[in-house]
Amino acid sequence: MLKFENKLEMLREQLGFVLEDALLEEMAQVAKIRETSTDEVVVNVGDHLQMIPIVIEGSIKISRENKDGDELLLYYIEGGDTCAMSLQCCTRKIDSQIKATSMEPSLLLMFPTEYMERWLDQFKTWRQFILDSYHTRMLELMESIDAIAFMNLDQRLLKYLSDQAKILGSLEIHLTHQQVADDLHSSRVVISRLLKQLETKGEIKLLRNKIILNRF
DNA sequence: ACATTAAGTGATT
DNA sequence: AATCACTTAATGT
Repeated sequence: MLKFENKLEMLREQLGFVLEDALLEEMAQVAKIRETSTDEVVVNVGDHLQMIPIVIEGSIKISRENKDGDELLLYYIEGGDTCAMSLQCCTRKIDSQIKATSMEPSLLLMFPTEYMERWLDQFKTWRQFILDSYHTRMLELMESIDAIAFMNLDQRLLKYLSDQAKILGSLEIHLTHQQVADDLHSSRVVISRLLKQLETKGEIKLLRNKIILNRF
């Protein structure tokens, strides 16, 4: 299973071109490895984080969730990414506003929150990394707002399927209609009907627990 | 064979 | 586009 010899190698592979070596070495010393399985919830709304994750392998989806359990997918986090939202949670000691769910078996490195802030003063590459992270998250957030505000549900659905396929690297998507509906904050019946339309149009093929896309 | 869960359908708002 | 009520199909025990 272990593709990497050690934590330092993991970090070099994902962040070697971004962060300076002195920092990587310190990170390797304080990091804890966490392996997650498909659909495992990594962070819940309201959680108080002690550790901040950086994704080494795999992918995590970030979504909003209200008290009733209604969800809405915001964006995805992949190799070398961290969740900027979680930084606020550690420095300001506030609870998480988002939910993070593992989309596939993934490998994360967890860092104690106290280091994150210190590194901000100590390493300018870390500072840049965090600022970049905020920036890309912001862009992704805007993209998802665009989708909700300006796209019809059928277009949004197609984009969702295509994103999903790209991230998981397969045109076969192993999701139920209900799961899709949850991510898009729609209802199962509506999603089933739209998927049926897409199948009739020849864009996809439908099987139980599986959706096969013709192209990305 | 039976129970459970996923997906399809028509009607209504 | 959402919800209800119901049917049909696929799967697990």
